[in-house]
Amino acid sequence: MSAPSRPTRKEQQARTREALLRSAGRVLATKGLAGASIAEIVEDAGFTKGAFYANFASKDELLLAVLDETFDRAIADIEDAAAGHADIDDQARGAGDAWAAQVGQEPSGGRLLLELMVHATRDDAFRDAFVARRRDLRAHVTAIFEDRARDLGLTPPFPLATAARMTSVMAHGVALDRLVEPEGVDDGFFGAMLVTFFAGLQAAGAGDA
Amino acid sequence: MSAPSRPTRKEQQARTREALLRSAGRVLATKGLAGASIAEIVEDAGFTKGAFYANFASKDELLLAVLDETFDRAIADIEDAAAGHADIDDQARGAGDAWAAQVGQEPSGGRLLLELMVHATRDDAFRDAFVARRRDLRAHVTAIFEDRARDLGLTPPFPLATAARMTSVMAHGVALDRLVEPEGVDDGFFGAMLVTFFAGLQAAGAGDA
DNA sequence: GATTTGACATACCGAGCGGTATCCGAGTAC
DNA sequence: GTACTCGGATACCGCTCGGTATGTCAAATC
Repeated sequence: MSAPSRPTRKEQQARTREALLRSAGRVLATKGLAGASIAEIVEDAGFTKGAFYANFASKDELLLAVLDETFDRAIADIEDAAAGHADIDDQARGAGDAWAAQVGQEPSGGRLLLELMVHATRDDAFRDAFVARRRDLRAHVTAIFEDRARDLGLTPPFPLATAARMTSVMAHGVALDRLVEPEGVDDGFFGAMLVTFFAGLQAAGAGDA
Repeated sequence: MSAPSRPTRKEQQARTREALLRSAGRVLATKGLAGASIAEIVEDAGFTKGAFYANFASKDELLLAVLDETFDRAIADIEDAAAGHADIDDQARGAGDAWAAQVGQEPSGGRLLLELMVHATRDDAFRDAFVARRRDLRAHVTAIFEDRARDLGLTPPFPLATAARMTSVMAHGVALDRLVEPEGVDDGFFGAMLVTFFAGLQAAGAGDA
């Protein structure tokens, strides 16, 4: 038992902060960024505004903290998905399924990411933070693609960093579409999309040059 | 000159309504749906709240009107883009360029569509209207795809309605990405993406069955 | 065990929101 | 020309928002 029966003040505050962050993710995903009031977030967590402003300087700072948490999780997921499979089609389908699973069911998944993205569209400081995090994530994906291309001896028609961005674009598009019309996007949708895209990449890479 | 020197009251009101709709599109695209106040919209149009509520019952009704205008324009654009080219690659690139042009520069383009989409995610009545409009638009695209597939003798690995949804997903993803990080998505990006995707579709359709 | 600290609760603030009630004055009908 | 209609302007309402000032009480410090 590493946890003592009586938590110190620092430990207690850390728990409060985490609870607020969890509730923030939930409420932001449900009500949207503008619709999520601090009052509702703290109520969901079982605290009051005093607790919030003891842990965050402003709503903006909360959003940055949520952003960090979200991307840390996403990068971990990407690496897990990449490690699993050997065949490129399996990998694509696996990545698609993983994304669908993450984004699919609970509101916290794709909706939160979408809200953050939309906010990045309007707030410059937040945008910078968002873009930097995304660059990291994309670098991981690009490295995976380059490994695969080397294995297969392909010469793709455009840089694989571009291909990585395309898959990211597709992922976000799927997430958005699924939120608007969940019944129109079944479980294999994104996987099939990725498989088709990679087939096109292979065809172009094997065909010319 | 069909317009008389002295417009009737009905004509005058129609102009006011159109001006409000234009301003609504601008402000919604800039500030987002929750951030766009009616006060700001009417100010942009050079009117007051009295004029607004003489033309729209509520903010919700305004949003539905903006939705209608947006999709009417989008369907017209799709048909124009499809009519232009013969070769499938040219058509893909043309569609990509057209989308990039529509969505690219002015704020009104992709940002407004994104805001409407996000709102559809949360408001059920609006979602129904949005999804219905989208179904129409997708039916147009599906019909175009089926013509092409017949010409090329392809048997695609999944229904072309699904392929149409995939391209729509890509388009929305590109629009979203471009808003977040405009410098990362150059003019040919979406075209190249579509070309690759269609190449994959052709490879899968020619390869088996 | 008295004093200090600080995490959280409570009460409150000004600003801005969507929406309404009322007024005004020009276009319309007779 | 007079009476009426009605699109738009003005003033206002109740409410919620993000944020702050202050109170409170247990943990930390000595």
